[in-house]
Amino acid sequence: MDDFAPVRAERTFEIIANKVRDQIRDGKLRTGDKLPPEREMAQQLGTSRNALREALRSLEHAGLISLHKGARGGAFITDGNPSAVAQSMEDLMHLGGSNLADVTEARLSIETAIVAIAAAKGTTTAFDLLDQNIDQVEELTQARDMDAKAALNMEFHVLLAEATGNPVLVLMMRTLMDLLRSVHRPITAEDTADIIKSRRRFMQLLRNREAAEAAAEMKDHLSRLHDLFSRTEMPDSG
Amino acid sequence: MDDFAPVRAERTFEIIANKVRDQIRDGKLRTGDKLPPEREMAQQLGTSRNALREALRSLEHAGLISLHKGARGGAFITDGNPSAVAQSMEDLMHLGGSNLADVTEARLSIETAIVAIAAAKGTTTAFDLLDQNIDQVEELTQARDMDAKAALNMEFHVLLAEATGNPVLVLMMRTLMDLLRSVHRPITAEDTADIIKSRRRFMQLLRNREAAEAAAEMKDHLSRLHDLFSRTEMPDSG
DNA sequence: AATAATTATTGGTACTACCATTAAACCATT
DNA sequence: AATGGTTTAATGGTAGTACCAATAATTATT
Repeated sequence: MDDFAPVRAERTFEIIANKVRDQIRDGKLRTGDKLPPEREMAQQLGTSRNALREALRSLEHAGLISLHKGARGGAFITDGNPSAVAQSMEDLMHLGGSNLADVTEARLSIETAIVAIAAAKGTTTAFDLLDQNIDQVEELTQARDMDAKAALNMEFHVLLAEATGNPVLVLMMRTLMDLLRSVHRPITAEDTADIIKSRRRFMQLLRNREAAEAAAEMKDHLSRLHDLFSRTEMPDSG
Repeated sequence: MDDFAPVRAERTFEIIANKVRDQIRDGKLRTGDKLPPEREMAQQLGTSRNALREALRSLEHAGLISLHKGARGGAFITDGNPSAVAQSMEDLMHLGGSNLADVTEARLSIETAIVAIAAAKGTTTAFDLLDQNIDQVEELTQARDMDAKAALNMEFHVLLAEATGNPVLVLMMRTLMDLLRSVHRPITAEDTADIIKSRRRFMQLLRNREAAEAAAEMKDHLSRLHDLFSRTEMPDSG
């Protein structure tokens, strides 16, 4: 018998934020949809613009909406930006005293798990996307555009996660990638040729569903990369 | 030559929130410390209380601070509440269309990785904590306090993650646990005796540093649990 | 037709006033 | 002295108004 529960423990902005969350879950609000202008929405809800803005702030931090100024601006439902999660994890890591080694270790173990699942459940389509990514990196071998290479390299790992067909794993990989990027500048392009060779071997094993061997290849690659990071901890990409 | 970068792309509340983040990173603000009252802090920063409050909202959502009303209230630096991360992940999962099976699959693979690392690097002290946890569960075997059992069960997995000595893995496990708890009510206590037996076997393997065998035992246990969840998807604990 | 100026829309910020809750201090009754 | 109620001060929560700043569509100008 626990009646007499606290009345109105929720703050106004929480109520508002949850309403929006619910509408997203129920499909009433979809990616790309725009919320009403702040003044209008506040009036509809019968709250102040302050409270509404705090709700928007919360939703923005959650990566659910993104805000744009000016005419035709407003609050738009996003496709789920994981950098918010990465930011939160980064914050907590600083509180908990994590370092780069911890991140790479976690990444290594999770990636190994992902490889196993991808080898078991990955579709040919997903594998093709991975191959395409390698091709793109190869085309850039001569180019000096480090950022593009780094982006492609990160995308490879995300694509690999997507090959598992598990959104949770995709999200975790995305988060770890964001985290790595925030902890240090991308290095990459040291020995792109070697990386490509390793990736080609890896893909062959993956297509053959040889999970253990593919995982070993990936682990080998990541370990080398980890060593590289350990040596050149400085935030420099050149 | 990219001078003339946009001036003040950052919004006021972002600047404020980052200042607090920096102070936390630099150790100038520690767990339990209290920020000044809103009015005072806003004045110190030369901003409006609105902007400050939006910054606080952001930090609160990130799990870095928690707010308390009334006299002796205020904004306190927390010890890093991971439920914020879990909330964000939950949001994104809804956008991405994840389901319980995805979560448990991710959890299973990550836990397997954790077991391997814990077997390699776990200290006797960490293992003792795990044994203590099992003892506590055993004492509660007869009791009907489901919540307590569920909490202990979850703590077991967090303790296991802590045995790796890697805060990132701890955070991920915590997040997944929070996520699981939010997705469905705890079941547990179906065959507590079996769980305890499995855990005892698991610990023996872990102490013997037999990573593969320990992982297999854990995987077995989680798979059974996963089946149980799949059958009883309903949010009910009795 | 191309370019520049204008205007309307909308998020961002500031200020003020007041409400609600909490904890401490104070007071009164037993 | 102990208990219980009352007041008070501190502090977050909400409301309302006014104005600034950026953006895109519109209009005017060349």
